[in-house]
Amino acid sequence: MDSIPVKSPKVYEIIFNQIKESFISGELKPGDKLPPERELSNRFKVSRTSIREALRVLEINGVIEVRPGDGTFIRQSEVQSLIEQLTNSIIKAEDNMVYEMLEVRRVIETECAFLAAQRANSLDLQNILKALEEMGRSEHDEELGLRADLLFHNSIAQATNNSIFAGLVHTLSDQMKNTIRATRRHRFKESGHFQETLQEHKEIYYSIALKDAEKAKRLMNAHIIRIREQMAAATLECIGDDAKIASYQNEKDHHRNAEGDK
Amino acid sequence: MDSIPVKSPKVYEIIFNQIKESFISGELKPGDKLPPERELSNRFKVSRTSIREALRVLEINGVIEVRPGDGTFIRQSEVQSLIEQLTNSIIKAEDNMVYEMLEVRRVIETECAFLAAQRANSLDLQNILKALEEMGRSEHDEELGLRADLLFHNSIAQATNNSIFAGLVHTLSDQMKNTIRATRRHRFKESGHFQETLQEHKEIYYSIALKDAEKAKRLMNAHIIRIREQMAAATLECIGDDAKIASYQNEKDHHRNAEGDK
DNA sequence: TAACAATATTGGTCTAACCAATTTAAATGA
DNA sequence: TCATTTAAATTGGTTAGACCAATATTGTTA
Repeated sequence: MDSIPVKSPKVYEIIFNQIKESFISGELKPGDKLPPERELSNRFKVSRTSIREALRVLEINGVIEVRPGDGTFIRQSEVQSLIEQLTNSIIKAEDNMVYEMLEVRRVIETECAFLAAQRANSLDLQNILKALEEMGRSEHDEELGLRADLLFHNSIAQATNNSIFAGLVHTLSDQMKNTIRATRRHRFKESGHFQETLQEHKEIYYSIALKDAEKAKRLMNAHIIRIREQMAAATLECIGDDAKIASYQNEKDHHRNAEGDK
Repeated sequence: MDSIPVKSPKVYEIIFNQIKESFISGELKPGDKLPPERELSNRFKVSRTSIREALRVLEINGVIEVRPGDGTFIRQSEVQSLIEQLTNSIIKAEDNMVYEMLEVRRVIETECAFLAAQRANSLDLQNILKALEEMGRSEHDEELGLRADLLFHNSIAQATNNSIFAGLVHTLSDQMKNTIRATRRHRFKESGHFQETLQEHKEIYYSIALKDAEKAKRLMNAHIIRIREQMAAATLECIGDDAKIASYQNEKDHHRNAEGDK
């Protein structure tokens, strides 16, 4: 049987976090001199090697400055930015990719909706409708709902009669499967949101079926923007750390601009 | 007297660079297994300690992944593998899909221009300008002109600071290289068209530099539509067969709609 | 007091072990 | 013969102790 894939934290990670804590708690301020490596080694009861590896992480991220023969010092700079460095260092920046993917999805799928409204034949419409029906039956089946959701978007892409769009949407949505699942789960915890989302999809379908390309485009755009907001909300709920929230806010600022689709 | 503050590079920094070099030179590819620490230690004639500190830097930068008891591996970034998958979606579309590809390009690059106008930093702008300058020097060098053209579009995609867009544009433009070459050749046969095209690119650059996102978007959209028209014209000239002309007309009808980007 | 020299402190590097996780190869049994 | 189990080899993780080089501190001297 597969055991739990809990990877034992390395010593340097532990030390890194310890030092991080003393910084966030205000015990260490910019300009302060850290204890010598040998003393840290004694204090934490680990080898100097491990201490040094932890310091290396801090150094690379610009949190500390090492002066040979003198000592190790907390860098003089904004406390806020240092906290950001600390939070971003171990937590890899891969989170960012989800936002990038959504940005790409928004552009592509918005156009897909536009083209689908112009080009969809009856079979295409039938496929979209089928996905919609399945979605309607999925209120109490998470996996079915996810499948139907993906199918809905893929059917629209298929309806553009542009196989490249279809391929791109398929790859992107498949790649985001886990994110979408998490977001849906979070959103559907509140009753009513399921019907609300279903209605959103229905309206996209109607505008495509009625060949109102502009409307389909607008609705799809709004739909994906909403997904991003839900995703952000879901992310927020999972973290209580102020620093992380601050860092997320920056993320949001950075990505907010793309919404203008006048 | 104060001597020059040249801080002697630390060993781990040197090793870090060495490994980075062999990665950039293609000697090390994603997924490759690095030699064991002890062997690296021998090969570079430094202690294992220093090797480990260098590996630590690579690790927190997300370049490598260490698996205890197994080895150290070049990490395949999620973004990279996603782009590879997306590339597959595009490559699968064979030669005769130039119109479909152009349709995708129009959507993506239009958005790239929009985002680039909002996010480009001075280095990004510098890169775009460099491509533009090269383009200006390429009136009598077909291949140089083609390279500069591709570079121009890729630089803009890079300026979005969205690596997925960058990857997509790179793949798309690379895939269409031959088509673009043929189109340029056809168009530049008539004198004046070279300067005209150059001017077109310049205006896109200006609007990005001036952060006029809406204008950049509009110009890029028009630019790619024009490329399609030129492509169609070039195709027409190469065929005398009425049937093919008729079939092209159908193509055109089929694809004309997407132009509305109001 | 100012300049210099000796000393102590501190980070940088090295060697040589041993531990723990993992893979690989050999041995074993059905 | 094939699958399973076991033992050995490989590899990263960690420790201890030593020495070097750069810097700071202290003490001495002119």
